[in-house]
Amino acid sequence: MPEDRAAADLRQITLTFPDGATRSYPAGTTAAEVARSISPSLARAAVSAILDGVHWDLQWPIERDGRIELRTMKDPEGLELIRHDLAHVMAKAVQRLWPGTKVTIGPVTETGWFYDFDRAEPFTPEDLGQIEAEMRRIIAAQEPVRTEIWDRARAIAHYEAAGEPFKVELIARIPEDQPIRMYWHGDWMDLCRGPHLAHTGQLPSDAFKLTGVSGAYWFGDVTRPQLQRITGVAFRSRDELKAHLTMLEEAARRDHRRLGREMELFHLQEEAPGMVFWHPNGWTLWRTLQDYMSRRLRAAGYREIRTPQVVDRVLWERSGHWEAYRENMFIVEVDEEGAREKRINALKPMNCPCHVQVYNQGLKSYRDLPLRLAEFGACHRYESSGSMHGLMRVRGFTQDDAHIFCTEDQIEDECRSFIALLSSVYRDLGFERFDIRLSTRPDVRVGSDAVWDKAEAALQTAIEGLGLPYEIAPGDGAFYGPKLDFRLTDAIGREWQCGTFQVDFNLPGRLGAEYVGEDGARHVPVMLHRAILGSFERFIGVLIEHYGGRFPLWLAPRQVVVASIVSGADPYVAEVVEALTAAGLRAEADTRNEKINYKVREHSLAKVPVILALGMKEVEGRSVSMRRLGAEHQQVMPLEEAVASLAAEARPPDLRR
RNA sequence: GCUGCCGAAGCUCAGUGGUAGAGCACUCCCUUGGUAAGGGAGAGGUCGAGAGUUCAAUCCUCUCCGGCAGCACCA
Repeated sequence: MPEDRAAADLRQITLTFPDGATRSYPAGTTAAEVARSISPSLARAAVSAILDGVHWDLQWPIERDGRIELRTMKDPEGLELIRHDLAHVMAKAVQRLWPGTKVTIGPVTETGWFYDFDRAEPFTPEDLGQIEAEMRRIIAAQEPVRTEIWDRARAIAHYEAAGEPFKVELIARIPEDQPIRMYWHGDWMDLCRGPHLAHTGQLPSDAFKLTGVSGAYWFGDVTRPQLQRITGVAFRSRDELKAHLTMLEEAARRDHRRLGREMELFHLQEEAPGMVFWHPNGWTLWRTLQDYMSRRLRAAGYREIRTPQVVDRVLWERSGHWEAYRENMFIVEVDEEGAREKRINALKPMNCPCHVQVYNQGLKSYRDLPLRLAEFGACHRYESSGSMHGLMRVRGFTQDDAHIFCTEDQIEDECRSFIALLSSVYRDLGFERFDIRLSTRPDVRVGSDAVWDKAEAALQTAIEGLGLPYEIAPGDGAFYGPKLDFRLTDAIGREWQCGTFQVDFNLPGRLGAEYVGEDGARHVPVMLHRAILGSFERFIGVLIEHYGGRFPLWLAPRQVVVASIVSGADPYVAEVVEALTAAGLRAEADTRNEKINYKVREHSLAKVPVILALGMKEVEGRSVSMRRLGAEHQQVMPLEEAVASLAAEARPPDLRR
């Protein structure tokens, strides 16, 4: 500020540039002035700076020596500024259109921004167009952006007078050593840590779009009244915005709920919310996946079991679920003959307690460990209505669950072989990339620190031994033990948490699991909860979206359609279908009274991987004309060759090795 | 669970205070056609459920159920 500037000018500071060069400036020089001192073009292009790692507004004074890098619109920071300024511009537009609307916070998101408002009247989707228009007016006006640091008391007084209680609360949340910074966009002021652009004319008025209105809690707190969130997406250019919208359309095209219907895989209906009705095609996919998993588990030393769906509350009381998880359980009351009271059962929400019951039958020796019990266990959880989503979040689901009973010393080995199995399974299913997260001890936990040390180290050593990168989530572990989560990345870059590996020091003891050790004494085993797919429902949902319904041959529910071109070829069609079926392929005949164009179109839309079209030429040559899904041309080959090559391709990957 | 929106033929949707329409799919007929829609005819709906307002409700109001988006939740 001018009055300080005179004194500050006496001092010089040294700024270091990315190329190692240094320059001297009077203390209090702004980043904009630094840019101007280098070149007029940089002065024009610069939008912000990074000063000692801090994103720095061009108009903030620099008081100390430091490393400085200037940023332009081309840098990621430029895009961040666009989005952040748009948040402010939108808030200004909203307050202009609906005076009295209270403002809260408006952060930048991965693709844009949102701003939460408090207003009695709900915003409607129609309001969005009006807000966008107002935002464009503000941008066209090229309103200058200006900032000041305010005294805390003054800021609070201002917002109290302005009737903005959320801002008052926000100021109280700012740590005492942090400045209270205000930003003006033209005549509109908002509390903001910055930085921002120099004026609203720098914003691209054709590269943003308001995408929706929804409810959101103030700082995620359910006990507080809900605010209205308006979200937007923004990019540097109109083309980038278009590309983003196209990507959303692509995601919509892959939506498993839509493909599930179109490909006749499954359906949901209101009499059984969150429970899936699997159709023949979907169930074929399921069984293909389950059979594959079953073989992989057996090869990895697991034994498959099957445990009850409905279990008396007594067991859930012992396991601790009745106390901790009852809200999410489906309770079943049964009138038993002669009984005074109704017997209370619950549908199992997890398989672990039942697996311990299997373990507990017969005295176990240390020689029996590690004991790996696997179950494609059907579980039910009462998920809240708002959280359900197609197959991705359901109330009835089947896990590829297994529990490994072992000693503490065996954790590392088990972890290592589990990860090897998991990565091989993911690769087979078409996922090249996954990330690992290690969640360590939370504040509230069971088990001694020594045991936690050992378990965390075992997990860590196992991952590192395999040379895999991972991140640590400190304190995110379950109360009963540390865990690894595995997130895979799908074809359009989205991440899905599927696999998990959890160490449990708690449940075996609670449920009385033990083994006789080498020393002849009884010990409590450690239990490892683990899943690779997570739930079949969800994983199949992920598979559908990953492949966009275009499954590799071995997974495709309908593998080959054999279509006649003229009815004279119908008998040959039947013969070809029989040959394919005998070779283990899922083949169907299409001898309907339709033209081949029609049949090809229909089966292509249904995403059948292979269409064999047969006319009189093929009949005479005992050949087939093969058309692969998505291919422009077809290939004519002898029947035997087609059957052999398709059969080889349709073999599950584990049987190909 | 919360906020907002939605619920009409199997699907995608137009529509109205006087009990409803299109395209695709379906059925039948004609057509035997060589790689993404051949032609014609027909059938098909308690307008999510319940209550209210009204002479009259698919339409307006309320409650419930389900779905969608986001938030919260995901031991």
